[in-house]
Amino acid sequence: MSAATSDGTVAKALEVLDLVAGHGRPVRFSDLLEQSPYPKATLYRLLQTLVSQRMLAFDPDRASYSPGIRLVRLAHVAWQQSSLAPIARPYLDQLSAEVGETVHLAQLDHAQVLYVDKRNARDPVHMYSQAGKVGPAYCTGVGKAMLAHLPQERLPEVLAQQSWHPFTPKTVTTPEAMRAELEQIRARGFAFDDEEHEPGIICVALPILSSRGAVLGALSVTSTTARTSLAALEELVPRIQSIAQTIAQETETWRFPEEDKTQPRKRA
Amino acid sequence: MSAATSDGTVAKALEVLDLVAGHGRPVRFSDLLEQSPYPKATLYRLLQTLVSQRMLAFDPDRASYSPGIRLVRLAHVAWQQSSLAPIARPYLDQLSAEVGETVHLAQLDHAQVLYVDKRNARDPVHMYSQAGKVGPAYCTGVGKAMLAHLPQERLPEVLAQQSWHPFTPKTVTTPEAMRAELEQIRARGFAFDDEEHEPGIICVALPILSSRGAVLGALSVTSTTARTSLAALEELVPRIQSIAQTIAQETETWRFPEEDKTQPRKRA
DNA sequence: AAAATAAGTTTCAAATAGTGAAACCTGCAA
DNA sequence: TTGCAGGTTTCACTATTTGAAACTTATTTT
Repeated sequence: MSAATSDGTVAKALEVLDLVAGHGRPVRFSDLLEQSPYPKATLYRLLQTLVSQRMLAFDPDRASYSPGIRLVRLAHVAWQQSSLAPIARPYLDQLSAEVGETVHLAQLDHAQVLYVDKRNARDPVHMYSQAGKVGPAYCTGVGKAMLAHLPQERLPEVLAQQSWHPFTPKTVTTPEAMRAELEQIRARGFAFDDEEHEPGIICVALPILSSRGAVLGALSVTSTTARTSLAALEELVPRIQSIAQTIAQETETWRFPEEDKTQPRKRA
Repeated sequence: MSAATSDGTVAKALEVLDLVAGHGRPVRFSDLLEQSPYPKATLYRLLQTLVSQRMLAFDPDRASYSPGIRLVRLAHVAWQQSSLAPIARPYLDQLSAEVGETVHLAQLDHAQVLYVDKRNARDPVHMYSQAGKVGPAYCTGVGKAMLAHLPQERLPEVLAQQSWHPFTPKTVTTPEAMRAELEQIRARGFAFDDEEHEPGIICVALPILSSRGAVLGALSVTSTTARTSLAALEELVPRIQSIAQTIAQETETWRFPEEDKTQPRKRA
């Protein structure tokens, strides 16, 4: 959470932005003051700057701050360009239709899992509000699938940033145990989540890897112990595998078309 | 575009962020250099900061910058809290089903129209990538509907920021003409777009107003001259009106539930 | 109604962080 | 080898940021 305390004013402003966004509701100045390491005046000025930049919105009636509309704009582009979601969309639809279970597409952000897209078993409508959530890496299928294929040198750092909170009795709670499991996951090519995050919830997950082996993201099919078993989910592996590969290929293939440099671009 | 050249480092960093995002594709350093007002070293450092903050991603192979994954995270919250989209969703679905035409939900960002949600006549799936786009205010139905209800004192500034580009022969291209039309729109309560942005495209739009008359957003139904007429669209006004009112009411009603202050919140 | 307390805003000298011209790399092409 | 474009680093100079404290409202309390 705290991240780099080193970077400068921009980092501070962004930290405040995260703080406001992290609340999930409008926040008042004094609440922020409690939670931020900055003195009153500094925080006050940072907030002012963010508001004047429309990254935050201030509601004078309720005297509270919320994320601003400019973020929505930026987000559109980030989503389109920096996530696998647009490329993976048709394949998620396909997979979802085939297996009829919840499907997740995730990427790694810092040391956490960021769900960038999702298909629900019952309601296959793709809603943005269902993506964008973050989750722990050490106790989710997609998380472990990605950790297993991280470059060796990054692993210690990332493992150190996990909370190792025992969500369920089955949660793996030590880096050592995790390393062993990751080894296994790497060897067999897929990961399970055996009720490690929520009781009754199980899943199979596969990494999406570039041709050079870099982790691009992960794909998972989730269900419940009431409806199915790990063994049954394992049967889906080849299908998920093939889709993961297709997505990886498309990601690498889809270079942006050559820019037309004859005309300088204009803006309204 | 240039906005406040006054604000400080944060503003500069955000301007660079916009610049990268505005490209819609990975951009190289030298391209950015051309387009930004900053000297090499400054731009370089700003980019470094943004990358280290994960607001931008740098691809070493292609030596280019793209919007970063942290934006996607922030976006989720911004979308949920700072746009009318989540509240309006069911009503958009309803309206879309009833009229069978394209429906837009927009808000005003700076002096531009930001589409925060959309329903398509054919494909009613709600995809994030279709929202988040921006458009001009002076030649779209939603734009004019919102401008018409802006506080008097803000109007000159906002009108001054329009490009007045004549997209079609029917585009209104002067602030004076626009003022007259806005008067009319305010009086009758709704706006048309009579092929002012794209030939063949017409729409009716209504503002979404708070109980105190503040502009919250706008709602429109769009079609083509081939399929319908302005007169026919006008018949939808009462229905759209009622939905706009419902959305406004819900927005004002939906205060966040009282926070439980007995327990300090924790974070994994 | 006055006093007390809390919540939010402004000030200003000191400290820090940001600036950008210019020098310096580093591949790549001639 | 030389030239050169794209990119990175340096460093003295400057402007911005900092935060304790003083100051203004609002909100309670007595």
